[in-house]
Amino acid sequence: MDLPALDRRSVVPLYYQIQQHLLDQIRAGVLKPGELIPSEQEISDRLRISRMTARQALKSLCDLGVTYSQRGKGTFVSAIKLEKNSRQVLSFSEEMQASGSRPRSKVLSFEVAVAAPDVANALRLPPGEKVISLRRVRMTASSPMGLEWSRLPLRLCPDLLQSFDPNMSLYQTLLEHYGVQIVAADEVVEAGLASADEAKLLRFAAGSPVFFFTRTAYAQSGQPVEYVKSTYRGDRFKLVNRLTQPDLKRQKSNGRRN
Amino acid sequence: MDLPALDRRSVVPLYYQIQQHLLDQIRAGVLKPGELIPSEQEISDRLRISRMTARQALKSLCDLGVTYSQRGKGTFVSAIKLEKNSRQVLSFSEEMQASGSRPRSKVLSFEVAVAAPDVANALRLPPGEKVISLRRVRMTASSPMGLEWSRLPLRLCPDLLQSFDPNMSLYQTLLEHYGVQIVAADEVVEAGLASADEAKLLRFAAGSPVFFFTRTAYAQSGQPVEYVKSTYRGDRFKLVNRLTQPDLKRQKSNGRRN
DNA sequence: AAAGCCTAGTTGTCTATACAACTGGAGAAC
DNA sequence: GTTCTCCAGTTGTATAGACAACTAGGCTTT
Repeated sequence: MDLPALDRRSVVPLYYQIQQHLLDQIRAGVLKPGELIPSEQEISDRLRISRMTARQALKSLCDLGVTYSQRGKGTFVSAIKLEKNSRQVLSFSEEMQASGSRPRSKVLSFEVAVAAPDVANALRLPPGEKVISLRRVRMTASSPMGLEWSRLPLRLCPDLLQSFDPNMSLYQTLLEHYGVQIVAADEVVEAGLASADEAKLLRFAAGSPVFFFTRTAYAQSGQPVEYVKSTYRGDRFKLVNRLTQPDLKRQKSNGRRN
Repeated sequence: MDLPALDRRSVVPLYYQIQQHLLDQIRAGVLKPGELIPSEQEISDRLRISRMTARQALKSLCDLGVTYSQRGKGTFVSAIKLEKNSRQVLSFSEEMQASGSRPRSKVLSFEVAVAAPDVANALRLPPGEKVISLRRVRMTASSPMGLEWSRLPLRLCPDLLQSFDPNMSLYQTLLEHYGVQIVAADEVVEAGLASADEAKLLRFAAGSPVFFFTRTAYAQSGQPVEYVKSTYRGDRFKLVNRLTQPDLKRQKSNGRRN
């Protein structure tokens, strides 16, 4: 195993340089699943850094899920593939760019409206508060994938009607214009059948299987930023989830049955 | 804000005692969303521990997602509710116990079989390898919810046919008898319509909306342990996901735009 | 009044060290 | 041969201190 040449004058933290290097080695297959990673002591000795810094690098790899540590034994590469399309909070544009297709969407309406009760509740707004309402058809390669109806608090982004270009990423716009960064979302997924209206807009048969999504997106502070109801074609869309067990990890790091 | 009385002789780490105490305060509403948590320095001073230990406690809270830190400002309680039914790797029994209903399942078949190609591929077994095959109807309150067809490598749990009580949790049995702990799973979710066979077993109308799940569960080492294909009634089941953005968190901790 | 400077408080990174807890193997004792 | 003990190696926890980077507010200067 080789270790990186550290740039001590860089603004990039040392532990992060090490983490990235090891991550590259794992991705490149130099370090294979099940294999032992250099120990904290070895990294510390060879790179002339303190053990705590080496430890921080390995810890961050474990947090990412690409390795796991066993007390008394060492740190090993996990065979679970990291790169799989585990869904995260990606706005549609980013999702599509990530998977290669070109993102498109047709705007059905984009206006200021009064929040319906369910919307006000989800966005924690007083009744009658105004929201920005954005209805879009999501397309790939000019074929419709799904319908999305977003609502955002008007007070959060008062001039969004002007500043937002529907071809851009909504989340990108929120970050750049208002400094609002989406970091989490709660989502409810249901399976259902397309109504006549939905089927028409999606250009497929009514009664076909669809996904219904109800999503609330939050900024770091926990403030709800976006409430979305969507309908996606069941024949064009599937969810890929990576499920993990943070609770068990917590028990583990508590010392038992390591 | 009060801080816990630390038990220095306990086997429970100090940072964990602090983390639990703060977590309790947050859950109890003593610390409200948006509020400032005691700083690393303050915890360190008042509890007579080193700042790094206090820091580790706060860091672990951030990892759980209940707080967030801003350089130069402090650590704040996030308004995002933790307790929501964000799905994790829970076997069906645990899921039902967690939500209050009594878990039941009717075993359709439980036997040793040769792995089909898709199964062998998912479990990373050579073709023709034997697996344990378990087909069940999942019920709540005696009404069918879904069908599950699990396959597990026979070599991993050779006497599972004897040791497993179908009323128990499969994951619990794997942990206790074989020391195998499921820590992650990849899952593909599709929306579809119930076939005639499925509808009959689920006792509802053919052509009704259903979820199709294809799930591969992994042990810590990354070894695939279980491959499950399931069909769940769309009218009885919905998914609740908590989506997060670990990648952005990584960038954040890299120092920019904190 | 506005701009700039300074400072106290906070988190982020890093060092150096110590001991505890656990693993696995080598070697001793039986 | 089997069991036991011991030891080197590893991760987990904790300490004490240092400097950097950033925030927010007060203060000075202009």
